[in-house]
Amino acid sequence: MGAPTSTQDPSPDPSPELLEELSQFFRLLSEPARLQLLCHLKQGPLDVASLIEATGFSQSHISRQLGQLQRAGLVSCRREGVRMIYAADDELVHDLCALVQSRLKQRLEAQLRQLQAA
Amino acid sequence: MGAPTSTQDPSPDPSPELLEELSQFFRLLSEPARLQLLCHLKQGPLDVASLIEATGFSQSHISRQLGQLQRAGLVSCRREGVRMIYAADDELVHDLCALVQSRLKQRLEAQLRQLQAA
DNA sequence: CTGCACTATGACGGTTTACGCATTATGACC
DNA sequence: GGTCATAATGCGTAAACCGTCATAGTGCAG
Repeated sequence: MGAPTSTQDPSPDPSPELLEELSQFFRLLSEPARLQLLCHLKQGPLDVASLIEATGFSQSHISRQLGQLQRAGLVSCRREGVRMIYAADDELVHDLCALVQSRLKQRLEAQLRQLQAA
Repeated sequence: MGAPTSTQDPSPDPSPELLEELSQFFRLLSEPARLQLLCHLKQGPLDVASLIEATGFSQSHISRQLGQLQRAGLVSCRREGVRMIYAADDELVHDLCALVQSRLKQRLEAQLRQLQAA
């Protein structure tokens, strides 16, 4: 029969697999601890001990979160003696946060105006 | 001991509240069901019955997810007789998904090249 | 007012996930 | 080899969340 995608298909029921991958990615960013780690790493590579000091979380927790971020390709690590130095590998997270942050700000301003109008 | 770094602080320990809000926003997008609803609504306003038909989810489930999206300002609803018509209110989600999708694609291509090289 | 169609909400079980404690693995130094 | 520092992994607990069933709210027709 005809071609599967006709002349134009704006959004023909997005594939469940893509939705699954997108949601998994967003889920990574849905935890303040992971965002915090990414923020600290954005300023430069750090070892786990420094991240413990910076965040106050337990060592095992940080190691786990870093593992998740690494599997997703958001951070990379290299050995340096006995230490593991982690580094943020992707600018994407920063951009995403900036976009969302500007939107949050925009919404608050709208609410403020609504209060002033009343 | 002077200034910890230089005269400017690019990211001085982001506030926990901001991290919390950002993570809550990303959490909204961390569920395939909600992304799916947003995708359907992006093509045009729909009532709940149509979303049930389109997604196959239960009525209560859809109503809950729409409630969450509405509280976050991602969708709005208006009455039309006995029906509630929901509409996607924000282009941001589409942009975010596009960014993440292009990154996923990029990663897959890199993996493919690595396999071909071996 | 009564019944009917559509949607929102309370209550509940099942699953996932965060987070810390204890243990183990890995590399540097004696 | 032994010991210490650093990081990763099992295990357990507690909380959060998804998804469904049953129920309550809301507007329209007769």
